[in-house]
Amino acid sequence: MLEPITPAVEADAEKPKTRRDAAGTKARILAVATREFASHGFEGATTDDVAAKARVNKRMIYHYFGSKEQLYLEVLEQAYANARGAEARLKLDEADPVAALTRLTEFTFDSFSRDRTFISLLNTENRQKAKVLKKSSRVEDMNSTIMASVDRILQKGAASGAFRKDLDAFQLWISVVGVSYFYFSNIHTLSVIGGRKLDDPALLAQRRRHVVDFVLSAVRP
Amino acid sequence: MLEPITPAVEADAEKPKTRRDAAGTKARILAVATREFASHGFEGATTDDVAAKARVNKRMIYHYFGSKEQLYLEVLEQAYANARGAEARLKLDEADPVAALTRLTEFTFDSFSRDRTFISLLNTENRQKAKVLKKSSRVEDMNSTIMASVDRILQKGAASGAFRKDLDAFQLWISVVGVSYFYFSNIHTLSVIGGRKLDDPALLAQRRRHVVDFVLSAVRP
DNA sequence: AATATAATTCACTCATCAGTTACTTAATAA
DNA sequence: TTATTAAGTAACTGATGAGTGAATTATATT
Repeated sequence: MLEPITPAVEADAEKPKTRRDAAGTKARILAVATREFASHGFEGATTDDVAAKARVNKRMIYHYFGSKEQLYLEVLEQAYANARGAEARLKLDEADPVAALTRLTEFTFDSFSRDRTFISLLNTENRQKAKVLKKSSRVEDMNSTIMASVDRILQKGAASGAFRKDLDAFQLWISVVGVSYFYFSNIHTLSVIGGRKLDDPALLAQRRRHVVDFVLSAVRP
Repeated sequence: MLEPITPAVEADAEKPKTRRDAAGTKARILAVATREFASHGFEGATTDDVAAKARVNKRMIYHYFGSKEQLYLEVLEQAYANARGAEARLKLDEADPVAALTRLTEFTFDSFSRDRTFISLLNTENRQKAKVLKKSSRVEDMNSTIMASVDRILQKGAASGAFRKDLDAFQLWISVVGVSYFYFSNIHTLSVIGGRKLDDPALLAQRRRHVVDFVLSAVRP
């Protein structure tokens, strides 16, 4: 029990034990922190766990981010930046209004379906009344782009007679997101209450069809 | 500084200092715990705070509930029971299908508008993959009533020609709840991003109109 | 009045957690 | 080569948090 451990295997091909990699370390912390904050919320996530899972000394978190709250803010900013980036790649302006609205609705559904991390972070942030997001300088104009797109789609649709004319872009956008968001945000409790697994592929496909159909039906004149 | 405190005022009309009130104590703990879990999440809420704010010795929490998790489960069960109770009082079967669906949609919106506690609890529970709700024995059939109501509304509407005939009750119900839920669940982040306070009475009224209009438009044939 | 039971209090433990002090070592530039 | 800077480590602190042991006291029952 008390014999010294013989360093048999570890002695081979020893590169400098600790290669330094500032960017990599910071990125790894951020990636792990995103998972941890999403899974456990701000209060439930611990810097000790983040450090361990990122295979990094805890001190590094404070070296690169200063505090748990600042780390959380950067996680949130990155999540928003990702979402905005994906939206920007959507090219909603080229298609005809019905196709564009369809594409936006499907895109929203598919994004949430693929990864619920952003939903979890948003829920945590809203529980805290967005007190951290309010401190962000990078998040000001994050909505204007998509909002403007929706507005243009609605105008084209109203002009061509494809859509009714009294639609508000902001209200519609919230509804488009909402019908997908609620399904995925509450997928676990809904599954328990409803007695069926809502992440079953067949049910997901049914929901996707319903969501698109629901939105398109609502906007027709 | 070190003189004994003179018990001047407190000496008058002294009823037995600690009146015992099992039901009251338990109810107070539950009420405070509901607020605390909603505000801070399961991990963020503390039994010390619950005890202090309920003006109760911490030991009482363990006396009546056994553990923090069990307390949280009872909070959740009570919240579900309340929601179900309110739904049951709705009497959706008497009105004509359009009126009934309108009433359900408005009721859902108004419930969330009045109090977002239930939303917060649901979000916390979903972050934990409903692991606590799964342990509940009281929650099994909680959905069947409202689900059956929606189904009957849809059948009447389809028969009378007021609604399209291919609607699924479960999918529709999720959409009806979703368009209100997302607005209130994310009211703080949406307010920051959108640059306007979504809990402003004028905006609330606008949202309410939109939601009802959106749902009714979606179901017409 | 004596007894049993349940409500309540006090003082404690042990673990964990955010953040820090003080150091070591690799990479880089002079 | 050496000095400087930045990356990384180890070991700690002080606070707080969930949960408990053991007593005390109010109330109901006999």
